Amino acid sequence: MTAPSTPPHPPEPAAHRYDAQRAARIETAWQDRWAREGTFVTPNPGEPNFDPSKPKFYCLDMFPYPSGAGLHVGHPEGYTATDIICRYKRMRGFNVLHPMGWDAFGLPAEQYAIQTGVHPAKTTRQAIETFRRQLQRFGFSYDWSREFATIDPDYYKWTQWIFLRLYHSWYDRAADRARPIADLVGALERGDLAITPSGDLVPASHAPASLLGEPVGVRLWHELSQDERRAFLDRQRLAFVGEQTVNWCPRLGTVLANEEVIDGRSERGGHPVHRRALKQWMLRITAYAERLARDAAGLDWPESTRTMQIEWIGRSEGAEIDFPLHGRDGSIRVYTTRPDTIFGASFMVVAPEHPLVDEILAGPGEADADVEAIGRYVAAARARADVDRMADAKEKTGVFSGLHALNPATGTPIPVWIADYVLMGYGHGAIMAVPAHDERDLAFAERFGLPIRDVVYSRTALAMRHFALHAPEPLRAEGRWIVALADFLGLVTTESIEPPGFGRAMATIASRRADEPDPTTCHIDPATYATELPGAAGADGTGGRRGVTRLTWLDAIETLGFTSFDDLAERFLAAGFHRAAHGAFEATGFAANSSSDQLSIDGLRTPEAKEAVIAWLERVGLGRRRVNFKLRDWLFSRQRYWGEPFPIAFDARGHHHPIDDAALPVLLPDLADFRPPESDDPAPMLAAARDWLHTTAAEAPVSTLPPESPLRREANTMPNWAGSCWYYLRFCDPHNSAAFASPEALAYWMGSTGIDLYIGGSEHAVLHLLYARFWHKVLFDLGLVPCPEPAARLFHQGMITSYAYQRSDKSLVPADAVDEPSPGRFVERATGEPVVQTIAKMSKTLKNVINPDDVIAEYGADTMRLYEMYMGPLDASKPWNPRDIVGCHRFLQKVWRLLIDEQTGTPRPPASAADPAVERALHRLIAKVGPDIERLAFNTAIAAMMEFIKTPGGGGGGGGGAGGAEGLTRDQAERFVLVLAPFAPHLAEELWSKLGHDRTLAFEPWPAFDPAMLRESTVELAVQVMGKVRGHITVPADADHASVERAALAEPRVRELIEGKTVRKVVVVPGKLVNIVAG
RNA sequence: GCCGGAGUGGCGAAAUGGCAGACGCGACGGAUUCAAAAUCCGUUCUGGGUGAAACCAGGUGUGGGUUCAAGUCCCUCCUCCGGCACCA
Repeated sequence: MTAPSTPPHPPEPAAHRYDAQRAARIETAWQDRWAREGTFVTPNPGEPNFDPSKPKFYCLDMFPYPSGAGLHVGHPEGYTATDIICRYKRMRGFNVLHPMGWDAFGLPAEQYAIQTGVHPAKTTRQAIETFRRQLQRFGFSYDWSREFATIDPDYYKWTQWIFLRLYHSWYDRAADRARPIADLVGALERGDLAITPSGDLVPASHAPASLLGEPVGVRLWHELSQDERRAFLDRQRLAFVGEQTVNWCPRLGTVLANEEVIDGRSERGGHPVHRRALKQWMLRITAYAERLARDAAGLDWPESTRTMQIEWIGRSEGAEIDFPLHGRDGSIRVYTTRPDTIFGASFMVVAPEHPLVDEILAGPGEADADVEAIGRYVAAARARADVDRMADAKEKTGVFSGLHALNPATGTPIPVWIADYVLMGYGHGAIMAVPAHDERDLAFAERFGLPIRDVVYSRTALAMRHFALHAPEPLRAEGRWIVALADFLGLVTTESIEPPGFGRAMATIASRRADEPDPTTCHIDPATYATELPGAAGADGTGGRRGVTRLTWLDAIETLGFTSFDDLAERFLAAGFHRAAHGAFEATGFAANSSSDQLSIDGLRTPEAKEAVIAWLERVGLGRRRVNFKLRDWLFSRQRYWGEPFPIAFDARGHHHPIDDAALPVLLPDLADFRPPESDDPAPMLAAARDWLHTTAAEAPVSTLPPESPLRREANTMPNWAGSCWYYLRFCDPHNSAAFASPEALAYWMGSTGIDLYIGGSEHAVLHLLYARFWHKVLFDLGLVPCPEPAARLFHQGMITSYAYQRSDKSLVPADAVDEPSPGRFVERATGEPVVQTIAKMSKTLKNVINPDDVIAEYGADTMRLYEMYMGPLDASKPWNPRDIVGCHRFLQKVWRLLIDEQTGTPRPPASAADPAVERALHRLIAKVGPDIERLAFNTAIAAMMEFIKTPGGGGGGGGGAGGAEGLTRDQAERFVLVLAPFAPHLAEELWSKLGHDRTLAFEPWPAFDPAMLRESTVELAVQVMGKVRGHITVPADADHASVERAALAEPRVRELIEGKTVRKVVVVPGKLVNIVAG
């Protein structure tokens, strides 16, 4: 430090420069002040300071799971976006609800506890502290007074309470909504409803006709025993106990997700995993399948997310059909979307898990069943997880069951096979196989030599068949038939002749002389006949010589490979066209080969054929129309410690009872050891808390039972999703102890459309967002929330990636071990070997993780916020480039220098008169930034601000160290600061205060702009000749079409180019350009 | 395999069918400075052309199409990213 010999330094030229240290001082000071003054504490309706005249804006971030690793640069991306919107909306006069909390139950904390023995509550609380500290350093305008975590007993009390609402509700199909189960009991007691033997509810007034024409055992409530009543009601509940097959790993003592099981062994440790059926709580989300799919279509959500949800729900329309077993009692029920192909069902396939398979294995065995082979196949198939079964789906496997079923349409016995390409989880775990019209069935049929029959043809194929079966003798002649067929197909397609007209068309062809050219010759679009006849030449569009129909069809016929007329006829007679031509025909068309003495659908189009088959099935009682969904009920039990306990206890007979509402929450018992015990039997973790587990009706309490009744608590816990399903509701009224939120708070903040803007990652596109919608709809049905959907507008921020470096052998080099000796060339420091720069997710192993704390230390929070928003479009994934941040920091420095004297730290003297150019630029800026914020286009808003600050003091070269504050008046400076405020709130507050204001700018009105100021008196237009810019003209902004045209044509360069040409057309686009078409 | 999304300078990117590359980074040149940092100014798609300009030609993954006009709309193919995967 001491250097007496050096000459004295001149005074530090910029004692008051905006740098990281100053940014840190400004930022923490303002954060303290906002906290101290409660600037962003938002009152609820009815509370002091609440202004009911303002509209509301509820803006929510997906709350984070606070991991021990702390905040990641991905987190603040979405949070900065919502913060900008919220600050903007406050300035636009909205009451803004902008809360933050913690999704804190979950596996990582539990696994950490297993390793270290530290209680998850402790590690989770520490992680929350870290997260809160890190978030607050960004200066986000959250109302921290509303903060909570899902692990707070005061919160999960209400999670349990909502679970009990599901438990106490049923889905009323007639009303198409959930209702309290007490209503159902009432209706049953009054005798309004009765119960069919299959457990369905029907109005007692009209007992339904039997499916099989036999009398039906519809029963009334009073005819049921206590146990029957209980069993019936339990089957109706939205929360019910069901049996699910799970992956149980005895060694780890836990259930594993499919993705954690690899080749029948656990991913962690490689221990054996068994498929075990387990009784668990399920939530009946399937009851809402229709509404969840329908309502998804109307939301302002990303198209991709809506599509994913709709496909996940997977609605399909079809029929449920019973195939009676041949030679024994019983039937196999299948679901099909193509009942019209029933005549082509030449075998059946049941899943290895199908109940019938157990019967076969248990029974004496059918005459031709190889029970041993079946046993082996089934055991092998069941051991494999669904994922693995699907992985090698190409090669079909299966085994004959020894049984036959009767195809109800043809009356023919067809074999029943067992194969794992049929899944128990969808439909009824059994299919009717129609190999001519389903690729999978075809592959299976070919593998095992099963019959394949066409029952649907495209119109062209049908015409071909008509020709094969009905062509008059002369047309069949060697040498003639191909041309005749080509002409016939040409005529049918070009004239769009429907099947009833085939006879007449044939007569037309037959009446021609053999050598006569085809009079229908005309253009044919290859795509048209490609869709009509897949597999034909030209189906890919290449062979379609535009032009001659006959040639086209000759090509097509040749590709199909018929060698003679007899060959053609034979293929159709054997109903084997599709297989020979191109594999399974899965499209719609016309039914064929589909007649019996009971039913004929030949010639019907697919939709009508479906209707006819369904009508017939319903008439004879062998099937019915059915809408099916891929969506399955939600498995809601976890054999974990760190989750919400269920408010349920079981009595000695195993019947479940709800804990009294008034006694909630059921607290999570303390455990000392979080290691799951090794066990062959799946056992939930909480069973280890023996004192807690065993209780009585008085203690639990369950007031519907005698007080001394012994009870065993439900020892499973709820899944991670439970807490995140409704947190947005609690934020409306987080400290309410009488309700999960007051109706008034919900009515105000949720309104009729819910959250106004919800931002979070697209990885939650299906599960969280679908589960939350489901809970919301249940609460809506029960009258507990005012709107049918949780969020009107949803947006997914993109992922922030980072650079990673690959050696030539593709192995990865940590980012901090790489040098860039020259631009674009990267070498590994240790070896000097060149490496390739790639873009990858941030991960510890790549050592390319950016820590927000470090970035803030280097540049300040305002700079980091600005950079994250400036990187690119919010929804795009984009790489973090440390080199680019400095641009945003310099921008803030320039803003500072524009208004503050760096020598003294005091405001620079403002311009005394407004420069009209600056004023116009400011209006343009205001006009751009507002709408850009509304559409979340922060990158372009920031670019506009950067552009603006170049205006004042620019032009005239007032540059140099002096900057150019003399270019801005006080009023202009203030308006600019307000525009900047949502993006860099700390700096803006500091400037605002230095400009002489003592109150926060958070509620200052957003500056207005005058549209008249956006208009220039003259505009420069580009002049194009034939679409190429050849010059520019300057015309009055309000110049009319004719004068603009005149000016353009008078432009010397234009005159030169159109010399000797005729001006055919002049296009004038006002304010943009003129295009002269000459030739 | 299927369904999404995306391919634009050296890099991040911008562009209601209307002058491609705004804005930022980097690079290069200059000013300031004893010097540096910082700051300020200028240049920066490619090729041709010029002392410098003007100007000319080409250019938004590929090939076609629609249009007075295409990064943008339509079709083909290629590549990358994300999701789903025998759903009867």
